[in-house]
Amino acid sequence: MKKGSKATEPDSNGIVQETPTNDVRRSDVRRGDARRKYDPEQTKRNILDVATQEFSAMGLTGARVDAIAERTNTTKRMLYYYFGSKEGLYQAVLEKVYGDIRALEQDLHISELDPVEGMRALVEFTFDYHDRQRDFVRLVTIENINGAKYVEQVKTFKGRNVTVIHTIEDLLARGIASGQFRSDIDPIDLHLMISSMCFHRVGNRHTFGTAFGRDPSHPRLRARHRAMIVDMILRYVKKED
Amino acid sequence: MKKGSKATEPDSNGIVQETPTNDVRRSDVRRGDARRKYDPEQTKRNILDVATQEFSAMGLTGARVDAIAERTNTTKRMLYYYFGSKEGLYQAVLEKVYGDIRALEQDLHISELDPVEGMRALVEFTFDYHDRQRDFVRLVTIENINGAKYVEQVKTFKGRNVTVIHTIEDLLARGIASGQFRSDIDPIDLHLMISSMCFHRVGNRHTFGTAFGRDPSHPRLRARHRAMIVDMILRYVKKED
Amino acid sequence: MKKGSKATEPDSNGIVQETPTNDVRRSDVRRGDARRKYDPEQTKRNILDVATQEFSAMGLTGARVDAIAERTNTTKRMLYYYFGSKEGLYQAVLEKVYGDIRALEQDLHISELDPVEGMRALVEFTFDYHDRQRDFVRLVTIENINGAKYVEQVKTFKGRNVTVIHTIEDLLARGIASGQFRSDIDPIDLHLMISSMCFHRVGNRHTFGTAFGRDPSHPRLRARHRAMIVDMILRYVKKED
Amino acid sequence: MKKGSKATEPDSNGIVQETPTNDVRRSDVRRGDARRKYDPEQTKRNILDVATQEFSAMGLTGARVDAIAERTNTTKRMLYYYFGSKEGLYQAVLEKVYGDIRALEQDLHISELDPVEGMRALVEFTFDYHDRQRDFVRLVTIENINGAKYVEQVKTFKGRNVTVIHTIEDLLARGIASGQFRSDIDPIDLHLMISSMCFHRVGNRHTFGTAFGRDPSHPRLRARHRAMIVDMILRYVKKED
DNA sequence: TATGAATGAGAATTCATTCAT
DNA sequence: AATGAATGAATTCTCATTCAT
Repeated sequence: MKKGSKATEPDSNGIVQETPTNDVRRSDVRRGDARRKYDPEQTKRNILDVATQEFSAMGLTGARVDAIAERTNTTKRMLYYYFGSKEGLYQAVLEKVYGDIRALEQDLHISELDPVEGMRALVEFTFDYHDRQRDFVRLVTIENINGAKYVEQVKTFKGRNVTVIHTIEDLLARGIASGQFRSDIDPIDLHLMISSMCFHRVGNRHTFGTAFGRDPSHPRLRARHRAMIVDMILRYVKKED
Repeated sequence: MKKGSKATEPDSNGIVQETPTNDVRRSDVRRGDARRKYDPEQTKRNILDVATQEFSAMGLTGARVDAIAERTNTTKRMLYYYFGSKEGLYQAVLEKVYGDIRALEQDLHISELDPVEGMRALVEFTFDYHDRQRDFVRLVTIENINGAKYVEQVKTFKGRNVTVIHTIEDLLARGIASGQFRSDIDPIDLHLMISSMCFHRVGNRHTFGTAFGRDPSHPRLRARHRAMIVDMILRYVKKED
Repeated sequence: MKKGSKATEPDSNGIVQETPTNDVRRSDVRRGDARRKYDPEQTKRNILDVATQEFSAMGLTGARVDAIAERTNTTKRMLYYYFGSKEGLYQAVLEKVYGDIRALEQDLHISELDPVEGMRALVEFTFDYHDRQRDFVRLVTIENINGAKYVEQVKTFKGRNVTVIHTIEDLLARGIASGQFRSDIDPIDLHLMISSMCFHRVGNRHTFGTAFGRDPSHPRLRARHRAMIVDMILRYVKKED
Repeated sequence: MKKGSKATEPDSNGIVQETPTNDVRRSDVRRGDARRKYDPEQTKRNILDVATQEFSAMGLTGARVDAIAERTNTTKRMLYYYFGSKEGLYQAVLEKVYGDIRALEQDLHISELDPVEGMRALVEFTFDYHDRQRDFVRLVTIENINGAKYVEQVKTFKGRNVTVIHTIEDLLARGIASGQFRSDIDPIDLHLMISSMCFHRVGNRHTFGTAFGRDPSHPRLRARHRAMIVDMILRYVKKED
């Protein structure tokens, strides 16, 4: 990588709809007063958003504090003021990104669905989530290169994952009870397989694209993969007659 | 990360049996000539081996030229002499790693097997390969963070992947002809799914381990996953009666 | 102190006769070749000499790595190349400074002198040494502000001091044996008092000068103090008739 | 010095170095008024006390404005409000510390004692003072590293020292008159020697401890040193028969 | 072919100080 | 009188790369 190439890779901007970084001032309506100069929460959020992009695009070592600061509404100094260090910021990013997922998960209410439909819903949600949250996928990848050193300190991390396992356990139990599902499946293993297929096509789409000249994020492929994974999982869990 | 902590992650030494980096000099008896003082090939290989470990452990930006040189039998200067730059070395590593795979693949002779057995053999080979070649998995991951920028220039890269697709195409065609397989499967998609499951559990084992307290590389889990993936793929490709 | 005031205090350059930093090249006569571009030992010595001045003038925190590098024949980078960090350099300076004293001490041959004369010689040597080596005095002072944190890691430190105590023990023993000295004196305590008087007038000469309008380093005062301290110590150790 | 460096009030009196810094607000009952929200004097004193510790522990450059502010009941802003700058605060600390000494000195009434007893009392006072006021000793040391730049501006500084000299002059004169003391002693020189021995063992106790494995502030050593210094000075000033 | 010394351009971090409320 | 947020200018340290031998 040559000196000075600070530009973010084009693909990394992904879908970060939830936090419109730039037009924040307009949302500054609390207490009825107009735009305020000092708003720590906003400053922090702004830094976090930019950092999320940079880290997810460049990795922990590849990211440049200067680059982050530059694209921020404030200065590098504030970044240290609020997050202490590059690593502290990186960890805060991880924390935020993992936190974001939780909210969505809760809305699924899978336990109210029939086992087969529930399983389908779960796979589709997992697929859609990874497909849309590329930053999340990249950050997880980066963490694995770091040996998960930082994610271990993220309190919310373990909790979140346990939730998914409980959902799967519940689905399997009900499916077995109703005679629809096999009884020899380990929920964590199943989760791993679902994740694998949803994660890999996003995380490794560059080498995949290079190898086969196909972009897995193309809408048509996207739909086909979605159906395929659902199909594969359902065939696997269903009891053979 | 504290200052000076340049140490490689402990886990990264993994399974790199194939390349005994250190006692190279003793093996210097090839082609009948006695041990020579200067052996360019040897030096290059030594550098490459060390670099493979460092890059796979730390990523492209995370890797340190100094760290590589230090663990080498030679000096930093030679590294530049032979590979021109850090990036050049990285690319040479990619090239070597992909080259290594080819040999193995040829030995499978899948085309001589019955479709079902061939498919099983292919999945098992893919599984075993990823399970053993952690460096390979890591390097692919790293390449994806780099947007596959470097792997594109690796000549052997595309070729290798096309081969796999041909193998799958052949299996599917024969399976369809014999009435054993479904006829609506895209070979590249199928390859993607097989890869996903074999790759993810290795590449993301750290976050997985942190999340669920399970190490996917544990022998027992390893065996279970292997069977599970074979099972899942076979159920998927087989024609339902 | 305002930004940019990097200048050393005028008085701190004091008497650094022993290491003529600048005209080193002339001494480059080994192996008969003319001035060589690469001479690591010389580079290191050069850095050390400059660093000694800066640290002794400004303290550990007050010293600026940039300021040191600037007055060096090389660059800041080499400073890190050889000494690792600012602290590493500081410690190397301590090591050197303490090492320098040893040589001188050995030349005294106090054990060959009559107890009274030996004691006089010791005090005079101690006086002269402190009087001349202001950098040494300042560095010791600085170390005490640092809680002796760094000097503890200097291997030569303890050894050196033990030597002095042995010398005093020997003097006292012989003086007692000959009936010239009192027998109730602790050698370490005595050493402390001698040091005190030799050290304080140098180390605290600035506040002393401010308080009394007298510069203790003035030749006349210097001579008077020297005689006075000898006198005081001798009166103290001598047996009263 | 920077703009707005407001002078400290001269009445920052009281020998309160060990002042309980934290629960100051409760003691706010003076002049009969109830606890007030804002008490400038209190705030200033609080800042000064904390600053004294920090400066004496870390030196002028080593001290951190943030560190001082943090341990204060108020904020960094007030520190600048009252003292203008870091240097201004440092100077205020010096001023306070020197002011503190005066009170004690007056209580000795040395002029009423017999010359020998007076000299003993003076040495013992000097010893005890340094032994107890480590912050004072450290700050003087620090000032000497700064070339006494700041202490020069402390009005009380010179005055205090002149007083001691007068005391010594008086003692010497009376001792000479009574035939007890030698007549060839310079009072300032004598003061220097007394100070040296009392100061050094406190100021350099860290390197001393490291060198000899003895802590000079240990009660037993302390008592021995005290007697030793008195003894040494008295032997020196007394006329030999 | 091989090597230890040297380097300039960054990169992370810290510090005293000021602003807006 | 008091405060939390903000800042620019240093300051220490690192990195890929090249030079002289």
